Amino acid sequence: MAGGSREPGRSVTSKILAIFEAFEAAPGPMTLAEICSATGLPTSTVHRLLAELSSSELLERTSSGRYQVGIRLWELAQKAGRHLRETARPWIQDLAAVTNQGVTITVRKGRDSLVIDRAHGDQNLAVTSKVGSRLPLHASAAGKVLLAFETEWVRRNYLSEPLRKLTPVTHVDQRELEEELAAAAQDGYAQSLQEVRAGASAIAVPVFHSGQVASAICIVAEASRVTELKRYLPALRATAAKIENATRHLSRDAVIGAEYADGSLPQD
Amino acid sequence: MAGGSREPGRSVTSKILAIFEAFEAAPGPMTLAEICSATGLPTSTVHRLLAELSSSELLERTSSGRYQVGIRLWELAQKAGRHLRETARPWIQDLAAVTNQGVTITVRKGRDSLVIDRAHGDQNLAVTSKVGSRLPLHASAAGKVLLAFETEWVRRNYLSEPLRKLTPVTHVDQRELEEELAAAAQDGYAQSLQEVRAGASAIAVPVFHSGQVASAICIVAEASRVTELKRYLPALRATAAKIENATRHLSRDAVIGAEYADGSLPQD
DNA sequence: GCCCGGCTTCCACTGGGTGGGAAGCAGCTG
DNA sequence: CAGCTGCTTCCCACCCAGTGGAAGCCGGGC
Repeated sequence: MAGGSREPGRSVTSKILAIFEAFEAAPGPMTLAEICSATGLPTSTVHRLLAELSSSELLERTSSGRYQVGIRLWELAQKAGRHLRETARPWIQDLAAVTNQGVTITVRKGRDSLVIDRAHGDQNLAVTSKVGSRLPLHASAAGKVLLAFETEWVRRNYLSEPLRKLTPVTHVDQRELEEELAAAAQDGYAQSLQEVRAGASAIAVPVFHSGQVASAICIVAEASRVTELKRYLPALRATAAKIENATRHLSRDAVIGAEYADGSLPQD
Repeated sequence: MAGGSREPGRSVTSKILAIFEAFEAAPGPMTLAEICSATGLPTSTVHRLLAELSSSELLERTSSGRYQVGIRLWELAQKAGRHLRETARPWIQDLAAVTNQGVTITVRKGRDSLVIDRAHGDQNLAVTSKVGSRLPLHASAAGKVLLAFETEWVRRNYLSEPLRKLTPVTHVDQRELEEELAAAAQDGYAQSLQEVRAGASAIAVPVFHSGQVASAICIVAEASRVTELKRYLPALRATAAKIENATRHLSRDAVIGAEYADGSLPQD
């Protein structure tokens, strides 16, 4: 029988989530055994859940019998954040074409900035973060902008915890960052000179909605000097204004993640 | 007590899926009561599941207390089909910029074509299908291509069932379509002249991977004459070749949906 | 204030979920 | 090619997580 040593308190929902999170961390398709060890769930349980998820196409099986995230899940998820993404996309693409650089649009999600779309200039894809990737707020240009224009206590809260050094030049000193963010709020832009990845620098400006920062748009380039990045400011600002204008008619909830509603900063 | 009249045989997984599918059909955020009537599940059950899904951010609550699909679900789903989407994107965008028309890339999913990415030319977004939208294979240009280059029995199977007329000019006669698809296979492209939406026409070519159709790329324009659409053929073909080349190193499972693996055509 | 519709909480019951084990299977290896 | 090994699939008795009816709660309209 089963119950004897089973750890109680894990809902089915949490198990399903654990499985999907296992896929998020994995580099490619996974075998049953790999999923088991990643989630810590017993084989037969995982097997049954995988079979159920596969039958509804939330997962797919590769020809070798491994499992991978299914396109059906992608379909269901398309609704999330669609308004902002689709409204902003044309402007992002224009900006990428005009500047011939990589452009991203990001939102704040807890203590990270989350890339929700990007466009390329020519072929310089390598430096631009992928869609869906997360970066700590203090390292990326977009993150700094999102933080700089947040409410005082969100910013305080964020800076009070230890900050990770992604590269040798990532700013992690609290006092220094406070000043940098104050300057960013003043000037209306922030930059990150190789603070995320060596060789990649970026400049970002905020996009507002109903009086709050909703997102940030960011140009990523291989340039290493501020003066070069600053050239892009007028184009960036013009694009931000266009996006603000295009999203004005959208509801606040469609543009600003629901977590923002009460100003909370949930920890992961 | 509970069990008395409860309908057995519904797993938790199926209930969660039902909830997400309710969101897919809805135009915007939903209230608890709306989700209940959409799914047919009892209020308290839905309430508990929603609370659980919201706590893991798979769903979000709007400021008015309604529920909507959360960005976390979108994040988890980003992995699905990422390789094809991200590899193809630059070429799609270039094609859109060069032709100044809307461009989509689609894959076959059961009896539908599914738009997995798009790019715009100038501002003509209205005519191009949204990312994530499905269209029957016989109506869209991309669908015709996907069908024309499929194996004989998949095509037969598809044509044997009744076909829906999306507009007055949608081709639905089996014999006629068979000939049209044969011609498409011969010529290497297919078109749809206002067969999906009045005023929108399109031309599409296949993208192959390991000897099979993997996807189709499609130019959507307001043009209504074939000759105009045909102008885009060289550019389309060049783009398809570039994508084929860029995806060559990818595994078959990353490019072709797993359902293709055994050639099956699952019904919804 | 009172009513009404929808949201939230409560709680006893029970069947879907569970997971150890055993049988199947594919891919090596000597 | 038999024997082995690691993974997947199937089985089934047990029992707790999930269930859902009903009762409380909250807010907004009249």
